Amino acid sequence: MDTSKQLDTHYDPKAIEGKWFNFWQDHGYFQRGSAGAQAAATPDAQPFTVVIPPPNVTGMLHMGHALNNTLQDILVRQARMQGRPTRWIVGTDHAGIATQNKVEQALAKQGKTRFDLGREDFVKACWEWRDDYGSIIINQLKTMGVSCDFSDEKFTMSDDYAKAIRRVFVDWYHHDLIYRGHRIINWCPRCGTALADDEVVHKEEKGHLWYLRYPLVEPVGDVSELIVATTRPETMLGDTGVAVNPADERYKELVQNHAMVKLPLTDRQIPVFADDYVDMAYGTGAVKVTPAHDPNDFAMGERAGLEQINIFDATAHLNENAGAPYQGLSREQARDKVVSDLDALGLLDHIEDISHAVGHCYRCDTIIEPWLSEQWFVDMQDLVKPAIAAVRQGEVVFNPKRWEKVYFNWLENIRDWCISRQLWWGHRIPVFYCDSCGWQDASEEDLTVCPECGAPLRQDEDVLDTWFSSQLWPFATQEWGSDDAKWAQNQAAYYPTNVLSTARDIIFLWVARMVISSEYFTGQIPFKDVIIHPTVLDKHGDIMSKSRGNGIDPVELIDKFGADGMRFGLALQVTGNQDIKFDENKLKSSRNFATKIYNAARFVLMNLEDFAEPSERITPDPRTDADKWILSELGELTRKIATGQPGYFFGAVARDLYSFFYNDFCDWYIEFSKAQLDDPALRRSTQANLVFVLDCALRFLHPFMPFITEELWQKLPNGDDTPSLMVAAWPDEERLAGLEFGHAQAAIAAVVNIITNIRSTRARYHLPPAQDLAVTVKSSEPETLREQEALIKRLAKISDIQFYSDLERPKESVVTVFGGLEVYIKLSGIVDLAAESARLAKKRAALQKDLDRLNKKLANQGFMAKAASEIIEETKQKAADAADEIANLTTQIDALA
RNA sequence: GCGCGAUUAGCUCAGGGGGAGAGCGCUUCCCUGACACGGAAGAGGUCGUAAGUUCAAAUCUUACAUCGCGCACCA
Repeated sequence: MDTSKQLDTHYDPKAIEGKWFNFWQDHGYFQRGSAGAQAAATPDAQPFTVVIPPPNVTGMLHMGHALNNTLQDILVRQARMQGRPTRWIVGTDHAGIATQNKVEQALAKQGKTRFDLGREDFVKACWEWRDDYGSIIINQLKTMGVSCDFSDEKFTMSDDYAKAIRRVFVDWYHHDLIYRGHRIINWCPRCGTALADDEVVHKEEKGHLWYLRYPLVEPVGDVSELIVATTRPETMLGDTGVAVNPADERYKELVQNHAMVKLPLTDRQIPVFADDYVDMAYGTGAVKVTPAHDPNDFAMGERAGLEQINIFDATAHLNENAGAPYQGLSREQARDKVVSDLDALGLLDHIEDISHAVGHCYRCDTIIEPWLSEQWFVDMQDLVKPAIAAVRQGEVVFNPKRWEKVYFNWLENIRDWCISRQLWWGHRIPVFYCDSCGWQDASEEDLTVCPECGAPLRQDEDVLDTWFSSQLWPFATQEWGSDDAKWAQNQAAYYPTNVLSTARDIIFLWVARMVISSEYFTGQIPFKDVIIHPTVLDKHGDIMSKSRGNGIDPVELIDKFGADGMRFGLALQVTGNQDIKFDENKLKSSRNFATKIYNAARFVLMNLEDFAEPSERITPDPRTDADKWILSELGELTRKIATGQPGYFFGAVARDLYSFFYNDFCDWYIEFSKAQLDDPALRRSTQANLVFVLDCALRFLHPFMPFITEELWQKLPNGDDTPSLMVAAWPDEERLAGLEFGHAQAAIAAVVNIITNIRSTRARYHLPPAQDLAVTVKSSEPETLREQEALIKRLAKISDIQFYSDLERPKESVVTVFGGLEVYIKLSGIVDLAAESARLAKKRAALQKDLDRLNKKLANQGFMAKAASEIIEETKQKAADAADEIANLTTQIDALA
């Protein structure tokens, strides 16, 4: 590489990342079935399919996407290099409420509401929004370098997808799994729609418990009033009863006498009745019952046959049922007025401060109103059974496994799923009504006239929950429901998919429902492995959100650290337990690592002027102990990767790669190679080994850092004419893992020790790093060490070193004793005898402590009887070594005296 | 209330039955012909507390404390 010396020593990601992405895309490597992709695949290899969790079309890339898509890409790229035909299905989600909110906000800026536009034009505006913003995140994914099949982008509102939705709805409808009911549901007064139970976010908030006096119409005995406690006094306007526990002695007489309460602020008389639900120990043991505005009250009301009085309208303002003084007030205004009116009447007993959970809309954070209305539901009771079994039997496996408990907990306590939304943006419920004869049915095709009476039909106004469409994602994206022939092919080859990687907060909303619907409609699980990745929090451990303003834009991180740096830095932080407290400083080491890789490759390349590229893929040529040592380390790395990968231990594998490349390859082997390259007899083999090890390392690193590895690999004369690293072969793990040269590893360990000791001695005596020193080494195997003379001299910056099996302590020298070696360094005139003596004594004391511990262990009968034999051997060896070194040190100390 | 995590170097975190590791930060020295986004040498920890199991516990068990998350909530 004659140009390498002109290159900046700092790696600049921007200069190459876009270039390689386009190269890969142009060659069709992302695309299943393309010529480029097919050339890369090994015949008979198992396909590897992943569906991306479809980002919302409202979205920008956030840290969760950055992490999740990095992890998926690591898996997909590795599978591709292993010769498996891969397909990573990409697409976006129409995100009903979220998108509708965005479009409404945009309209609001023009002073308009969706009602000004009307349904048709509003939906058109949503589509325009989608066209404008839907591609933003896809483009951002591309800057991350993820290898999705971008040639075939899916969307949850496409025509094909709509067909799948229709098929699902009609099937479930005709099997009585979808039904319509008049129920209390979670109503978001701001979004104006119903929500499912798991779309409600409960937050612990400070509130009050108001104790209200409810006078009886007729006193019973000497009881003339009841006191009820409530967190929502305004709902008393909708009370239709007061409940007590049937076993409660305090109220038995009231129940028996069918006592009636004169409900304050209204002209209603409501009954006192008994219900087991009431907890005698809480509050006063008497509960005001508002069947239209509380699910528990609704249930009690049904049992007691109470009237349901709805006092709120769809915007949570009081309606005519609340009575004239209150009609039109907001929830909050009504609360204040009810409390002050009751207080004025002397009916407010007292107020208590409490903390309680309040439900909020997961999209807009407005407080949810439990509201009685007509909605569509899915009967989940039987549907969940195969989904529970699939995980129970290990067909679907969660990683980390503990998330299965969360999954089971939800499925085993499943409630029916409210799927209708009073929105305009979404899949409209395909149920048609005839107003003249009462006919009603669900249909895959749009119907206009009644098959019974010929009158015009009316389609249901509501749309489906977004998650109703998302649940079909793994198979609806593979033509299920829209093209049966294609689906049959896809199902045979690419279904179930291999891995689903996602965030833990959508285990219920999405993951579980995909398993449920896939089991029902395809008879198969949708994916084999589920990866629940850590949540990316800010550096203080708080959730990142727009409202907190603590979010970090991955695109900015890519700008600062490169896509590779960001990817590697994120992967490094993935462990099975902890969430990620993200601080961009944590990416520094990864960015620096990329630079290190770049410079190591520069070194290798600039030493290859006389190296002829082999015609076959390069193989190692181990001659020296250093060569054998680095290959042994590569073998160990390979074994670690092979065991770390199946468990999705991304962080562990990333750390192993880092440490091999940095600490073994750069810190030592490259340094060793400098001496070897100067030796004509070793030059060619050393070049081959440098190229081989770097080539393997780049292949292993590619899934994590695709751009820089491709850039460097392209320049490497490795005898591999594959056009891209992305489709080059994964290293032969079995062969590499077999590389193990025990003798060389021991020899290099000694070399490293000797060099380190010489350097330490220099530092201890504040000698210039380049000052020459006379070094002699006493070793039982001087021949072995003598072979490493060139390496030691070069790295320790000394001009001479002698090895003996026996020698007298040289005059005016300091010694270090370790591992059966004694290293003497002559320091004429500057050895501080007292200080050296103290240093050696300190070292001896430490060793003595070790030895005492080891001897105590060896004297322990229990240990000798029960410990594993290799542990006992190891302990004996350690004790012998320690005793040896202590003896040596004692001789040294005596000599100094 | 139930469940799940966490508690290890100044900070952020790995590890995990046989006397502790990384990154960042810190100290000292060095622009040595791959790299100052670098190199070399260092300092720094009784692994939350208490019991227990074991020949052996930072590692396994239990309890407790503290922090975080999830589920369920009694108005």
